[in-house]
Amino acid sequence: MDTVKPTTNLKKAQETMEASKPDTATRILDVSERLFVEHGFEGTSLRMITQQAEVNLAAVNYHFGSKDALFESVFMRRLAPLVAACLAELDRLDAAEGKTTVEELVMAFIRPCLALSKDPSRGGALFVRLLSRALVENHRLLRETISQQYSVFVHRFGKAFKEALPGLSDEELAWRMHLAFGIMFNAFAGNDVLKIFVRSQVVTARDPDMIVKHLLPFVVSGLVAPAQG
Amino acid sequence: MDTVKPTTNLKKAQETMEASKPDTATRILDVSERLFVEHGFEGTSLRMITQQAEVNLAAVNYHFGSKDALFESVFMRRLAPLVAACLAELDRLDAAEGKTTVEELVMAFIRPCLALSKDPSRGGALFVRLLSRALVENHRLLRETISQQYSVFVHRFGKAFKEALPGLSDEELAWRMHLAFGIMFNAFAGNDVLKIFVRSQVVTARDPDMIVKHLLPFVVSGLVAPAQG
Amino acid sequence: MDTVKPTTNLKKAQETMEASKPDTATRILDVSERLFVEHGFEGTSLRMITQQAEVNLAAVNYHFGSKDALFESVFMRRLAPLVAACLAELDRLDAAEGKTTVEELVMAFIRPCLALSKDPSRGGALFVRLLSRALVENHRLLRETISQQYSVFVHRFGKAFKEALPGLSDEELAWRMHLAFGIMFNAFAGNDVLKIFVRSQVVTARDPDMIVKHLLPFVVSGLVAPAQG
Amino acid sequence: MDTVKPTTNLKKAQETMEASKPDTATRILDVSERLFVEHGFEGTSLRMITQQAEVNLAAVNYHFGSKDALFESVFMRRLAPLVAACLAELDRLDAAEGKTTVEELVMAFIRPCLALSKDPSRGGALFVRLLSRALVENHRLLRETISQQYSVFVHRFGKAFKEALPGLSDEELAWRMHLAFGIMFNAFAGNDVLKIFVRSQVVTARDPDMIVKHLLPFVVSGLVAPAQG
DNA sequence: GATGAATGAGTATTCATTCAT
DNA sequence: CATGAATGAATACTCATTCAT
Repeated sequence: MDTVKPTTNLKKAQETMEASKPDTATRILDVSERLFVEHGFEGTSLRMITQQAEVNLAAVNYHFGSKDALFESVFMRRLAPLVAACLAELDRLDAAEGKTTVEELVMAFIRPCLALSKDPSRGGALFVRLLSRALVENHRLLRETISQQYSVFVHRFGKAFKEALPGLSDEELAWRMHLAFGIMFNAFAGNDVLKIFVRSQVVTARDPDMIVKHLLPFVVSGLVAPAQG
Repeated sequence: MDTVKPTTNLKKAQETMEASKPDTATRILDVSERLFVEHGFEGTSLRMITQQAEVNLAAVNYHFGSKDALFESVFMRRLAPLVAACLAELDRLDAAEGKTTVEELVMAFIRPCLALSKDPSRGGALFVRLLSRALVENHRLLRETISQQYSVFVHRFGKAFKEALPGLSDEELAWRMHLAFGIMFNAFAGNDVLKIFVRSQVVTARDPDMIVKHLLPFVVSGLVAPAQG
Repeated sequence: MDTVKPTTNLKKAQETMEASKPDTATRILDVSERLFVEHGFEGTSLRMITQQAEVNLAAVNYHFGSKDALFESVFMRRLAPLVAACLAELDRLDAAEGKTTVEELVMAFIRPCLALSKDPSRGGALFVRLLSRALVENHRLLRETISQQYSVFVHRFGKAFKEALPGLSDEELAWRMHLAFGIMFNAFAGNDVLKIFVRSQVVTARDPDMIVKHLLPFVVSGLVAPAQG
Repeated sequence: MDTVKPTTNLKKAQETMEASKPDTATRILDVSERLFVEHGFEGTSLRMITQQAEVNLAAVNYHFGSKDALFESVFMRRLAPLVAACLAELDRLDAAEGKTTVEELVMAFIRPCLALSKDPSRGGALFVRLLSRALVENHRLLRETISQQYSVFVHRFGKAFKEALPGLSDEELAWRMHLAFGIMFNAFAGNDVLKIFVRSQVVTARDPDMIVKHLLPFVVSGLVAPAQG
């Protein structure tokens, strides 16, 4: 899909010149990503997508088969590289000598998220929000089709945290990971519960590095806290 | 409306006996609360609501005016008492002698959430999930109509945390609160990011007390952590 | 209905004092008259009526039985006096010595319309518009229930015009009356076809006397014109 | 769309043979025209239209976007040619030598209306009624979107009448046109006010030529009448 | 004498999807 | 490779009317 393929279509080539318009399928993915984040899966209609992507209404079904399949494509386009990047970080830590610290493990997840947030196309930053949306919406697609193949992600992090936090029981460890990953996703997604109560955003962080600065000590402290008697 | 009034209507009395069916508006609220949590606002149709509530389709519009207004009613029915309970906890802490600890402050929020979670009608437990959904869905109603009147909630907690954590800058404090409340809501809502990666639920906690047991040390540690240089 | 009746209802009496609010049925009639003119019969809902009249939604059905019956009441409240006034004018002309002129006959219709237009409650002016609306909308109620009892109106005018315009055949006379009454109703109703083509109103006549000034010579000339060979 | 295109689709060709069924959009327009006349805009539901046109309920929105837009299409389909025909008549009169008479001007409007009334599809005759309905209903669409571009219609007729009736003031002239066009539209639309009072139609004219025969002398006389002192 | 609650049928519109071309 | 046309089902919402109180 990303490979350069010679085009003989002059008209298309010209369009590419003029507006550097990506191809139909990519345009659909880009627009969908944004709209799914803004309005959710149910709240985004194919009409909205195709109008903004300036493609035919039938194009979505033509290229992706169904709205569900489109969602899956939107999702996997970002999820696969993210997971791969995290695993690469873990590999790197495994290869390094000495015991891996909790902070290093946390950064093994944060760093790829950070890269995503800084993605120049802005699509990456949206994806974290999409992920947290999909999570809360508890998508059938998440539970059934998508992922589940990424259990390796959880297992690898689980093993690494177990080694880094030897004092914790398995149950306690699972909870810590649950809380830690939850808080990290929330932070990057910019979900601010307190917005429910006050109009003004409590935290103002457009800068992803600021997120890390405040997030990191919180998460690490939470993870290493002594378990409650 | 709540006053006991003698009823001579046998049929109605029997219905009340059999199913102790609440009145129309309440039935709509109860069903809506559940469905909004399960399928989200957009994903829940008035048909679904009225069918399950066994009321006429037009009843929603009659009693609430619109789907939006219904959502607001569903929301405020729980939010108002929750906020009130939190503020009462803060009042209690203010009245007590001695400096309030971070843990006490955290519990000032957790305790009402816990009460909600243990609500025998199960509606309370749902509400926390609804709240986190509404947050992520970034409802226009949340941003505009609902709440905003509860800025007192944030201000009171802000002031209390500032006193309990004198070493933190205002900015740092705002972030800590953002993260702390986020994680607490997530925990009670049962949002588990890791479900994206593995089928099996990582943490199994139907028991609200278990949530607190694992949540409390994590949050407190995160809040009191030394700020990053 | 207009007679003073002793009221023992203190609350009602006070309301009457404060806002000189007419009774429920009259309020409904007044509001309906205006709304039927503005939005037509189909375009006016009982909700619109009852809200503006500040009465209960069920009040219309209670007082009038149905929307159809309400329309009939609105209509007849004005039509009966109008017809009566016209007939009185004709009686006066009959009683007077000398032959009745066409202009006198035209004025026998115009004068009551003028009185209606000058009605201080503004309801009268609306009624002419309502009449022309009902006409164009070709209401079932007009064709069936209402009027038809007013054939005397047409017969009396027909006889009078026949005497005043002895040169015309019966068929020609019927056409002249059709055209003359049509134009007069249109003029008082303020229906301006040319508004379809230009935004600015062609004729600006809020003053009913101006209508007569321009209408009268046109209608009389049309009526007395020699028939086409 | 109007170009002849060879069809190899047997089924479609047969349908065309059997019922000579026009295409979907045209069928909708034809049926709408009739129903809007019979029941008005508000009184005509999309269901009525689509059932009679034997098209899918969603077809109206697909082809026209909304009920409002459909009305506009129905309206403009006839209005544009009518205005064009009138202007052509005026052009012809301008080109002819000698002063244009009032009767010629009146006929410059009547003739296109007559042609419309004699339209074999009957749609034209309906349109005049639709126009008078829309006028009385005072459609938002008439005031805002539709026409307004046809001010040339009024200006051309206005200039021509001014020359043909040099004795009248501008104000008087505007009134005469208002009355004349009103009466002509009414006559062609068959709006008979007297039907309100008697069951039997006063004038019986299915034959458009009869309308002209009686209408013409009335209108011309009205227009050339001496202004009231 | 009047009303709050309720309802079944209706409204315009939008939905994701299909299919012939 | 792509699209205009079409569709059945669903959407939120409004309607006039009824009825127990």
